Amino acid sequence: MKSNKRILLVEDDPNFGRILKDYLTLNNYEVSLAVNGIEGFEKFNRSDFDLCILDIMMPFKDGLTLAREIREVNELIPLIFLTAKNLKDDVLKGYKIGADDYLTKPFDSEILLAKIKSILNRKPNVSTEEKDTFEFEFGDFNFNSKLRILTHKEGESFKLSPKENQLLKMLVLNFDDLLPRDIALNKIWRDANYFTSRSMDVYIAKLRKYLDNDPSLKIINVHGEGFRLMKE
Amino acid sequence: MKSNKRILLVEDDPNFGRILKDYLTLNNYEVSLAVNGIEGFEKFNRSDFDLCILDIMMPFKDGLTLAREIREVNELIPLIFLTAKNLKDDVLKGYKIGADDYLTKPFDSEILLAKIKSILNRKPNVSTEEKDTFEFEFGDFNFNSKLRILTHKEGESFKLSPKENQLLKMLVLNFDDLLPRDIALNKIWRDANYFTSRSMDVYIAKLRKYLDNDPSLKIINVHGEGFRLMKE
DNA sequence: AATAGATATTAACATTTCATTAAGAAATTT
DNA sequence: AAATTTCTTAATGAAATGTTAATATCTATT
Repeated sequence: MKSNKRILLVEDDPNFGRILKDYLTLNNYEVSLAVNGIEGFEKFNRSDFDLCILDIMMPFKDGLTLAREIREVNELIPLIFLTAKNLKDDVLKGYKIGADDYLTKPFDSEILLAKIKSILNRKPNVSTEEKDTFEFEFGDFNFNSKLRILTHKEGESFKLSPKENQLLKMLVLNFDDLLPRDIALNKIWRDANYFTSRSMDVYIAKLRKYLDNDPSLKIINVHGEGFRLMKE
Repeated sequence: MKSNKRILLVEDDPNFGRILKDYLTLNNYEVSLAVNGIEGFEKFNRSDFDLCILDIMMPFKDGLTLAREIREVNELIPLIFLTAKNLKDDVLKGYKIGADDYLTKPFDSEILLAKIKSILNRKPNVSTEEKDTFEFEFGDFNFNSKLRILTHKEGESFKLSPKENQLLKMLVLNFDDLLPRDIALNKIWRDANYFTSRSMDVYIAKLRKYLDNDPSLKIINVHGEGFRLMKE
C-alpha cells in the first residue's frame, strides 16, 4: 500500500525531529526533515510537498515566520503547527496565517496521525500542480498521462508504467528542448547517482521502442547533458 | 459585518450550551442549539447549516452516533467535536467519522473562534457533489443507486449491497476516467490501508461479475493508481 | 437472547506489473 | 587507445492486483 504523501517537517530539536520523522515514515509518509526555518524554506522550494509540520519555537527563523513565507508561495498547502506549551497567542497567530491545525507538545502521535490523514483526505493532492495538463499530442501520438496511455493514431495503444509515464511527460513538456538528466533524475527518481542514471537509460530505451511507431520522432542523447525529444 | 454563517450546536449541559451559543452569536454567527443527539439530528435535517459543533458525551444519542448520521446525509459539512480531556479514543473515532477538528473541554473560546473561522474560510472543496443524481445509464445497464438495483436491459436484475453500490456509483460518475484508489477508499471505507484496499479489490471483482453481462464494459486497473470503468 | 441471512473482511494463493541491477556492446570524448 | 558515457536485453525480486473461499460482523426477526 503506497501513500507516497510527502511531508515537510521543520523541527529544531534533533532528537525529537528524528523520532517524529521515523514514526511518520513507518506510517508510509515520505518525510523531509529540516532543522530550522531557513533550511525549511529552502527544502520547501526545492520540491513538492503535500503537507508541512512546523515547530513554532525555533532559532533564526521561527515557525510562524516560515509559515508566512510558505503562504506567500503556496496558499493551499496544509500547515500544522507544533507549539511548546499552550501558547495561546501563537495558536491564534497560526490560525491567522492559515494554519489547518496545531498541536501542543507533548502530543499523542496517534492523534497527529489522525489529523494528518483527515487533512490530506479533505484536500486531495495539493502538490499535483499540473493537474489540468495530462493530455498531449505529438507526432502521431496521443498521450494521456493521467491514464498512462500512449495511443498511436490508427495504431496500437501502450499502457505505460509509472516511471515511463513520468519520463515521457517530462520529455513532452520539454519537446524539442533539452531535458537535463539530473533534473529528471531528481524529479522522478528523487536522487541522482550512478544507479538511478542507469535506470533512467533503461526507461529511455523503453520509450524509444514505443516511439518507433512514428519514425519521425526521436529521443536524442546530448552527451553528458541529457535527452531531447524531437521531430524529424 | 454580518457573517450569516449558521452553526448547529449540540450540547446537553444547558448552562454551558447557553453561554457558548451567546458567545458565538455575539461573534456574528447564527446558532441553533440542541440539547441532545435526537433533537440535534432533527434540527440538522430541518435546515441548512455551515458547520456543526457536537458534544460527544450526551444522553440518548452521543455525538459520535449523531455525527455518523449526519455524515450519511451530508458528507461535506465540517464537524467539530467537544470532548472531555484524555478521551483519546473518542478523538480517534471522531476523526475516522470525518471530523474536521476537536476541542478538549475546558477550552479557550478564542481558540474555538479561530478554528471556526479557519474551517469556514477554507477554500470550498471542489467536489460539487452530484448528490441528487441516482439514476444512471451505461452500456446495457440501468443503475438506480438509490434503490441499489442494477438492471440489464432485457436481462436480469441485481440487488447491490451498500458497498457494491457506492463503488459502482463512483465508477459511473467517473465513467471512462480514472477513479483513484485512495479517493474511493477514503470516501467509502473512510480509511486507506492494506486491508481496506484488499477489500476494495474484492468488490471490484464482484462488480466485474455483474458487468460481464455486457461484454463491451470493462473495469480496467491502472496499476498503482486506481480503476477505470469504460466501454469497448 | 437466538438464529438466519446478508454483508463485509480477511486469508490464501495465483498472476501481473514494475523497478532495479547486471552485463556486454556501442558510441563519444579525451 | 583509454576512459567515460550511453544503449539494450535479460534476470531478479518486490509490490500490486485477481480470485475464491473461509471467517467475521451486522441486522432483522422471532
